[in-house]
Amino acid sequence: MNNLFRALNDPTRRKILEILREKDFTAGEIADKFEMTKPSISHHLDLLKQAELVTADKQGQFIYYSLNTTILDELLKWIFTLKQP
Amino acid sequence: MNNLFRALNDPTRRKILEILREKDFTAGEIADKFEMTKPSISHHLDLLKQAELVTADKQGQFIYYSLNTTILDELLKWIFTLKQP
DNA sequence: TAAATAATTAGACAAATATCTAATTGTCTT
DNA sequence: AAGACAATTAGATATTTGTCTAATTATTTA
Repeated sequence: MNNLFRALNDPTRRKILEILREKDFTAGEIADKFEMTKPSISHHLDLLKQAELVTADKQGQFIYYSLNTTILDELLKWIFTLKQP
Repeated sequence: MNNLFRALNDPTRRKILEILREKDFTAGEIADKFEMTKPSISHHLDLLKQAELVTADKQGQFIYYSLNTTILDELLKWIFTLKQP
């Protein structure tokens, strides 16, 4: 859970997740949507990968990133437990 | 949302929320459940308050903290939107 | 009113984090 | 094989964060 909360605790990373909701994108395409250098975005993608919120699929010289929402079920469970009286 | 994610991104604070699920506790009672100084716990409670995850109710020299789960609805909505295809 | 108790605020410090530039790795094309 | 392109890794730096001790504020009680 630590990696998950850490990954979500940044607006850029949350925006990346929202972008990937539409469809898969390469690291470069994602970086183009931000006013930030590619290495910085690469680092954010790494944290998202560590949290298993995204998966990376290398195709030639490109790396496609996809959203993995199943890992969020753990978070949902935690929240619901907290809300349960 | 920033304050919310920030508040959740710490195991001590998440533990405090779980403790408050059972019932309200004073700051001192909460601090007693951790191996950490009272000022540190006080700081964590402040961040939780900033995120509106807890409310504080002063009764004499004691301050009772209660869990506020309604603020989590915002988070649930965000997660569900992300999961929605 | 003075001492005791509950809690916070202030200030210091080490560790973690976000960002950048420069360098590296891997792949494709000519 | 060389150059171009995609992406990451390495290293530096400023900011944020978590924790502590010491000091302060507010309330109760003897």
